[in-house]
Amino acid sequence: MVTINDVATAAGVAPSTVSYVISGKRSISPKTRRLVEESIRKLGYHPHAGARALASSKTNVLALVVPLRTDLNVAVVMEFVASAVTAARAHDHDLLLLTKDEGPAALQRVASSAIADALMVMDVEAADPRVPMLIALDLPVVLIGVPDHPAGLSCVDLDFTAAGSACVAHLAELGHRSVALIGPSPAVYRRGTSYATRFLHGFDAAAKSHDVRATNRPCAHSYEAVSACLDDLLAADPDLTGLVVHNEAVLPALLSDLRHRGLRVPEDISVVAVCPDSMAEHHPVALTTVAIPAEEVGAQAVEMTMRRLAGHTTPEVRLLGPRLTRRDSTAAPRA
Amino acid sequence: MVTINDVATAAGVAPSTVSYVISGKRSISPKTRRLVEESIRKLGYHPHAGARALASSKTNVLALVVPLRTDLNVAVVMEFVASAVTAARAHDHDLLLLTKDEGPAALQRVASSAIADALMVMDVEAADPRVPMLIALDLPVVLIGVPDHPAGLSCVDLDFTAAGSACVAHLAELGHRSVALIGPSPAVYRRGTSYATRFLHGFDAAAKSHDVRATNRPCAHSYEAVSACLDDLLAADPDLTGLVVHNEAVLPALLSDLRHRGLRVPEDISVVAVCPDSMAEHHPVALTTVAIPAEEVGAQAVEMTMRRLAGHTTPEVRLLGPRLTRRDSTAAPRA
DNA sequence: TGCCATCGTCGATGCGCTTCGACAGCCTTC
DNA sequence: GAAGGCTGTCGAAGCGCATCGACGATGGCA
Repeated sequence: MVTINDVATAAGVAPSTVSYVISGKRSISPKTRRLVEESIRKLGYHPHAGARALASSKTNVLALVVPLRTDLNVAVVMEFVASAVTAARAHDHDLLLLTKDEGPAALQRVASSAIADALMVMDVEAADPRVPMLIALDLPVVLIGVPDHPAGLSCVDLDFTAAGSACVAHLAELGHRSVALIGPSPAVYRRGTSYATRFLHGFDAAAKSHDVRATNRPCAHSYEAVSACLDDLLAADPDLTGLVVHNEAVLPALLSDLRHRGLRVPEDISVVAVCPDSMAEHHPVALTTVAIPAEEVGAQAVEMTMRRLAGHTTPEVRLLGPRLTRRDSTAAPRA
Repeated sequence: MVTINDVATAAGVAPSTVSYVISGKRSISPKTRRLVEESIRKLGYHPHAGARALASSKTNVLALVVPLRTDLNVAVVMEFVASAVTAARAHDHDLLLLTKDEGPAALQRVASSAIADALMVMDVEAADPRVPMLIALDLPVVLIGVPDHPAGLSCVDLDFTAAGSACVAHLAELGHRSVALIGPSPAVYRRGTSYATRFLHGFDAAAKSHDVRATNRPCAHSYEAVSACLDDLLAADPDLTGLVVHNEAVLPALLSDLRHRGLRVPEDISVVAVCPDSMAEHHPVALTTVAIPAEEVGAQAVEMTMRRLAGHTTPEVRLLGPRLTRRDSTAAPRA
């Protein structure tokens, strides 16, 4: 292993000088800098992460807690993780992966072992048991999602309330008078996942203000569940012409079931989906969507984390405005 | 921060004794052990990871290199990651996530900074440029996938050759005389991803030995591509009755396109898919599959890594036997 | 020419832990 | 009853780095 001493010797300077060249925390003459940098390159020197962590109390590692259940959107999680790790690397940090399954204890462990400099937590529930503990930790924490009482924690998420409203507004403006929301599986609601509730609020509020009939129903992602869900919704209102789908997993089943029923999209029924843009085109009819900006959320989460690490101590809550992209699955209802 | 000294003082012993209690590397009297363990619990002591890494040259971190492209199977990657992190935690290790995008340099960095104790690399290509570098590293490395020249690296993967054969064998046994393989997108072949080629070999070999007509075609996962692909295959052989799909992403499009053409599954055409079991039921007709055992591969990869870390130096190549589960998408062809 | 401020570099120290050799007490064994 | 072997514990050294105070050299200014 090549150490800072080797570099120092090779460059004919003191180890501390090498350290200062690397960190830039003291001014160095151009000549010395060049000398040192050359030795570093020639020897292939990489500072020992453990030693560095010990001496500086910084690990340059961000911990990310992800949900690993498969009943929620795997593609979104992946997209988020991908963007987070890329953003972290851009800031010279690495990403440590933790699972939600390990519970609050894992967060304690990571914090008190000084394994990571900060925590990013996905899939936050309205009354998440991890929140009190996270507040007690003296690490920077950024939540992806917004709990009921963030109390001092930074949060970033899509503005699901606005997203719910945007979907209804779009349909209302096309002339629809009756719309239904197909939501996440009942388990998601039961868990108190806050985005589901927030979306529903926005949906209901916009329905009221646009004077549109609105119903909603959670839906698991099996073919039977989807079919039963459509039965219910159409029975409740045979004049239903607009569907808002806040559950990417049911889309294939939903579209195929609609066709079975002889309902064409968008001629007979319009569909707005909440899902990643990348998913919109992978259907027989390109879907009008409100995008889930997983990539942007990931990047923002990392950016907020870096700000906290840089000393910016005031917590912020960032809600990203929804972006509705009109494609081929929505149209004016037939008179 | 609570250190080993605090624990030692509280327990009335030397710091080294505390260390030995934790590591179990020397015998400790029951009395002392109890004393120390109580102090640890009372103080909430967690060893400082950096200090530990510095002193022992062990980080208890495994690095996992994942592909973050979305043109390949996101669900499989996630499942693999989930199982790897879980298995790693079971061995008291954490998982650091790296992306393939960072290239070989990232591997160098992780190795020479002593950030992780071992590397696990997914999505290995037949002539992967990272392989020579990985061999040069003196870290334990486990590849998920098998390159042409593993030369001293451990590998684990589904036996795709056997999987390809199994699919054909199943169809042949049902009485099909003409089958086609719908493969991964052309980009995957272009990249030289070895599992695609191996699967094809198995497919062809079994077709020959079962005396079955066989064609194959790569296919991107857009609706147009799928449609064009079916056009080609059916034009080439109108008597085609069996489809092997080695590309989960096209399944929804494929099934819906078949229905459009008036081809019923399995009455008119049988379909065997290679995909995770969890995906088999999420289609209008439950799919006969050869499972991609992402979870088992992940667990095995971690286990192999731990063996290397424990001193087992001989590299091994483990190919997991394919498991075909018959569901509703395959049947005997109509006479 | 002499003094002081500034810049660039150096040594020393300590971060928290593991590990090695040392050693005190005890039990055997002839 | 003395010699030797264990067992359990301790103290010290050092892992590789960041950081702080010190200090020599250089330049500016009077």
